[in-house]
Amino acid sequence: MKAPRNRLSPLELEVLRPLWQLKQATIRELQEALPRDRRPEYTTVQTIVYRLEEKGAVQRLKKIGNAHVFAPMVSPKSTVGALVEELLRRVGGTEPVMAHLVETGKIGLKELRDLEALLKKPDGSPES
Amino acid sequence: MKAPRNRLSPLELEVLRPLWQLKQATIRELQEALPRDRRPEYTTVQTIVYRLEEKGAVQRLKKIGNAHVFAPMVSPKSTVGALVEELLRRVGGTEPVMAHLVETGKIGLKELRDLEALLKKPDGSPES
DNA sequence: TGCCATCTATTACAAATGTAGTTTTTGCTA
DNA sequence: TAGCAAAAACTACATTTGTAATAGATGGCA
Repeated sequence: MKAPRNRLSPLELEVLRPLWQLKQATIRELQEALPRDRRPEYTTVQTIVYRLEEKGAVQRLKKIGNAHVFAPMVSPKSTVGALVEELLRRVGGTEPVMAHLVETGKIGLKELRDLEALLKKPDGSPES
Repeated sequence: MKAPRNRLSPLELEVLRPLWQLKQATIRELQEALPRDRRPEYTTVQTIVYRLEEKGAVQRLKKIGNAHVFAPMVSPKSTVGALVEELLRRVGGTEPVMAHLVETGKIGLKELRDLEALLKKPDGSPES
C-alpha cells in the first residue's frame, strides 16, 4: 500500500480509520462505526467514500446484496506518516513537536525509556 | 497570547511564521520573507494577512509611511500546540506519531537522551 | 412476481482556501 | 502642490471540504 494520490481531509480520515479496523466494510457499516455524536448522514459518508475512491485510498472489493463492500488501499502507516511529515513541514521540524509532547506530559520518562529500549533492539519484533 | 479563534490554514501559517521571526512586519516584508519558489503575489499575501487579522492571529500595530505594520497576536507555542493536538486527534494518539518519528530516524538515541535530561531538570532554563 | 426497503448515483450548495486582479488612497518627491 | 509609486481596499473566482437531498436501480421477501 502506498500513499494516496492526494491528501486526505479530516473527515475523509475519520471515515477511513474504521475501515482499517474492519478491513472491509459497506458504507452503512462505516457510518455506524462513527461516534454517535458527530455522525453524518448516510449520504454524507457515501460522498466521502466516493471521494476516497477517487483519491485511490479505497476500492470497491465486491458486492453483497445490493451494497458495495469497500477495502482500504492505503495503510495506516503510510497515511499517518504523510500527516506527520506534513505537520513537521508546517511547524518547522521535529523539535517543536517534541517540545509540545514533553511539555504537555504526553511523553514522559517512561515513554522515552521504552523508545530507547526499542531503538537499541535491532528492530520490530512485533509485526503487528 | 492565546490560540486564535479559528484554525489557521497552511498558507496562513506560512505567512505567520516569518512574522514570529520579525516580531513585526509589513505585508511587503512578509511576502519577501517567503521562499522565492512558492512566493505568492503581493495581494495574495495581503489577503492572507487580512484573514489572519479576522481570525485574531495578527493585529495592525502602527503605520509607517503608507504601509501598515502587523504584529502577531498568537505565539508559536500555542499555535504549534494546537496543530500537534489536532494531529494527535486525527491519527489517534501519540503513539503512531512517535512510531513514525523513530522509524524514520527523525528521533534517535541522542534526541531521546536529551529529552530525558531535560525532563529530569526542573524546567526551562533557556527562556528563548 | 411485485413491492418496498435499501443502495447507488447524481446533483447541490455554503464555507474555507489559494490565488490574484482592479480600484482607490496616500505619502513622498520633484 | 501635482503626480507617481506603493500600499490599501475591495472584488472575483476556482477548488476543496462538509453536508445532504433527490432520483433511480435492485434484491429479497411476502
